[in-house]
Amino acid sequence: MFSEDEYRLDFFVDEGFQRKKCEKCGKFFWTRNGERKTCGDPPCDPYTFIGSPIFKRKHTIDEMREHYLNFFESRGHARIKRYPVVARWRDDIYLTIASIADFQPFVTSGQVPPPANPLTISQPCIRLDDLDSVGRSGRHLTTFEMMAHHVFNTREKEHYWKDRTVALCDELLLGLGMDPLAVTYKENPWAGGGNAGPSVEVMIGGLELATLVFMDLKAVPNGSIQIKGEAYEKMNNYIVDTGYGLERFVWASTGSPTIYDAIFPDLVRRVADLAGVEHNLKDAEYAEIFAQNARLAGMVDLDEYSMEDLRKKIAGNIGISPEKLSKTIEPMERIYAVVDHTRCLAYMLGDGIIPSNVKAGYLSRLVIRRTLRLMKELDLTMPLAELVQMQIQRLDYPDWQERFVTIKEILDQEEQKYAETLEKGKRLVRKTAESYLQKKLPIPLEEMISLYDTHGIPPEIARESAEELGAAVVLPDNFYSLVAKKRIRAEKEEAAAAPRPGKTELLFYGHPNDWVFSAQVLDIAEDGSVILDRTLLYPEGGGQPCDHGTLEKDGQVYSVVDVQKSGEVVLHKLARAAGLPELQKGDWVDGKVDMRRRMAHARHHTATHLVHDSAKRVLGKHVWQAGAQKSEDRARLDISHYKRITDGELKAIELEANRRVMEMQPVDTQFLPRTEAEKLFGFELYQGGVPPGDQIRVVRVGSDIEACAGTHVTNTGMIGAIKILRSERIQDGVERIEFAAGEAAVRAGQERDDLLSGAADVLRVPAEQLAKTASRFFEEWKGQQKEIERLKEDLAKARLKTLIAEAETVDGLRIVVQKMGNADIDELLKAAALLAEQDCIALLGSETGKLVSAVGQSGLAKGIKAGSIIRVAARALGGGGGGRPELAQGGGPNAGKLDEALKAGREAMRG
RNA sequence: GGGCUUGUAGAUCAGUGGUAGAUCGCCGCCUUCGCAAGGCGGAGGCCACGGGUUCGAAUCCCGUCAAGUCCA
Repeated sequence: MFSEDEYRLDFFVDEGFQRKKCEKCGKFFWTRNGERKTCGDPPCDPYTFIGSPIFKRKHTIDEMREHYLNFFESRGHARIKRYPVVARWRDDIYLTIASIADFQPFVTSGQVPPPANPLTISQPCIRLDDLDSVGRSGRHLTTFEMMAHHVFNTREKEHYWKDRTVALCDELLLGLGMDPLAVTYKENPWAGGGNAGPSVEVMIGGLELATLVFMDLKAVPNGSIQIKGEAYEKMNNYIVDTGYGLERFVWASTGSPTIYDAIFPDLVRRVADLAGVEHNLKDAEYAEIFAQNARLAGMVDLDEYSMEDLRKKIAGNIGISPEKLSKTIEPMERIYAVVDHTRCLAYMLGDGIIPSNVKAGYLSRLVIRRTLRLMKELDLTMPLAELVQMQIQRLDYPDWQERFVTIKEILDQEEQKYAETLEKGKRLVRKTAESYLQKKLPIPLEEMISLYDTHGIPPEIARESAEELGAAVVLPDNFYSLVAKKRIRAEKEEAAAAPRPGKTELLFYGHPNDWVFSAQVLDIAEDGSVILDRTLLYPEGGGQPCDHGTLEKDGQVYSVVDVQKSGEVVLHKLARAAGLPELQKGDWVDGKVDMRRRMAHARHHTATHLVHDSAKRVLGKHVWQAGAQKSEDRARLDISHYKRITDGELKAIELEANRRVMEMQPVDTQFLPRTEAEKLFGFELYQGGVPPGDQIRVVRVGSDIEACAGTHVTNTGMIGAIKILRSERIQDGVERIEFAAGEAAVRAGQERDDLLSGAADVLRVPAEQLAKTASRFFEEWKGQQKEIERLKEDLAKARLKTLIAEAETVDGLRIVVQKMGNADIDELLKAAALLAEQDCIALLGSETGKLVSAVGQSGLAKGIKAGSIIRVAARALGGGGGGRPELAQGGGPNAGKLDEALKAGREAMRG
């Protein structure tokens, strides 16, 4: 916990604030109102702003955002453009969940200077944690804008800290017309993402409008300060991290019953009209139901409180029946949720998320399917894309409107896919239901979990279909947590090696075509790897394998087999060579790079940029790199794309990429300060992940501009040729393109020629006719298979007469035991089956070591089993066999002992 | 990144070591003035692909490819 000193600000003292302890929750808070006894946070205080706005004038979202940014801009803050809602620069989160997330981890850690300081921003954020409460609580949203002013202070330079932060907040609120006595600043220690610090929550009328965090601690083992069970210590940099809820400000300015009616009243109305739901907030009684609902929902956590109890309580308060309350409120809850979810989808798809079964794409699919379910419940029959379009038209992002064609295609496809999944699901449920109905049992929980977990059928839908058929289901309230429990959490242990101190000068950037250098040994690592003061050898990184080469000292040659980066030093791993003296610290060495390998990597690397650029041209702007790997003879590039790449598209990409090669464009590389690079080129720079550090290397190949630390050729012409080999769908929404560049491309082409000519030679046709001939052969083969089948049938029938003639009668049963030359198992089977039809007991064998036995009616009646006969007979051949009583087969490797086998089988017929 | 599931006739699926099946659809015949329905007959399967185990694999094991789904 933080001491009072952390919060006793001059601002509070000068403004006449008092520090009080909430008589309900015991937390400390600051207020101008000497009478106040509670902290202002629900449930200690209820909502009071509904019906009586906190601010003097209604604001729309756009007005409020502009007011806020303008306020801070005119007080020394630089206005920053929003970041995407998909956090491509982070590997720990998929979605941007707070404005500070824009600056983690490199700005907050101090490694990279902020884009401006102090700054102000309104950052759209998406949080799906409270998905269930959206629409119901009156205040939850999946998407919201977090307005913020941030300050990044260091020990050397402090811009401002707690006093001015709170003073600015207070000034902003007073400027909007807040009652000075109404606000409370509640003390609340904050911790998250490895940082912590004191914070104050800004409460008015029961609504938390903002949180002001003073982040000055970082988590360290054995740190001296304890917060929420973790140990922390002071950081050298300390950060003002504020978060003002734009939508809540708007809500506070209107005092409407729900936040949804405040922020998108037009869309709520349109969707209500489309769904045929009357929504008239001017009707006092109707509005009061929603107001009461919101007030009470504001007091409780929906996770802990059952919806039913809440309804009862509210109904009691208003004086109507719970049934009437539900009937009034439930359709609107769905409408609110639909409007919220479609705005979320507009942001997700607008910022380039492709729905998928993994990662951020999965989150978007989750929202899509949830929205489709809600729409179905509301009988909204229009395509989802139409609702999302309404949202996009409302938002001020012109490029989204351009991209709408793609967005619509994605949504339509998702809608269709979900319909198919549900259709399949219904059939599966029917089958399951029928089988349990027969057993007169309800469908057990286990089956319900499997239907959901494995086949994606929500239990509510499964229950509906099952009950239509009259089958009961076991479906407890905590279904989803039971599903979750089924899983075992596999925590990944990541032993991040501490970076080595020191620095190796990287020569390969400045001298991409040099291959000899001399350097001094700075140190030898524990595993014997050599650290040099400078090197031309590229260490593995960015999907590019390391260079190979040699180090030479006094005529002794050491070959370098691996090169790795650690911190700012490069480790050269040498091959073990007997008899060579070990290199020592301080030695001078001459280094050489294996340029054949290096150039192959460089060609593939530059080619990767070209293929990526071409894919964007051919497939569209939604294409982002999702990963890449190069080697000497192959490279692969993973890109986001919402359907399979067709052969035609793949060829078009290949042609485009080769055109860039033929254009002989120079490859331009330069180091730029990160902030400047981002300003110039945007986030499209970060295709291959976000590099750390203040300076980033920007590689420009034609129209493709990326942050990239790899080695490249200096002109696209040096690639020679690019040959795309195949594409593969590695996940839903992610396509992998494999290709070869340079010599490897030529070799890949030759390998394919070999394949083709090899196959053509077998069929003795020119390669051009291969397909035609192969298909003719295949058709003929199928025809012949059938012909053979027919002939075997005929053969068996033809043999029947002779076989029956040879039958002997034992104990009133006709027995046929015969050798059938080298007939195969099918012929034996068919003949034996025919004999059984004529009421014989048959045992037929072939010289290839196969046996078949069949037993007719009379034999079966006497309990004679073909399986038993076969087992005995086959044992003699050193094998085994089995089958049904009327027909069995078997065999063994010792075909020479066929006579013995038949004899043994005949014995066994006696039963 | 992890878990689970599925690839069998044009479609939907059954078959879980022993001669590949059902229903719908398709074709032909019967019935009818004609159509639908009905009756009889028929065509249509490298059981996704490649290995392995076995006397024998759609079935068991391994790999590849394709697809579905839940989670982080």
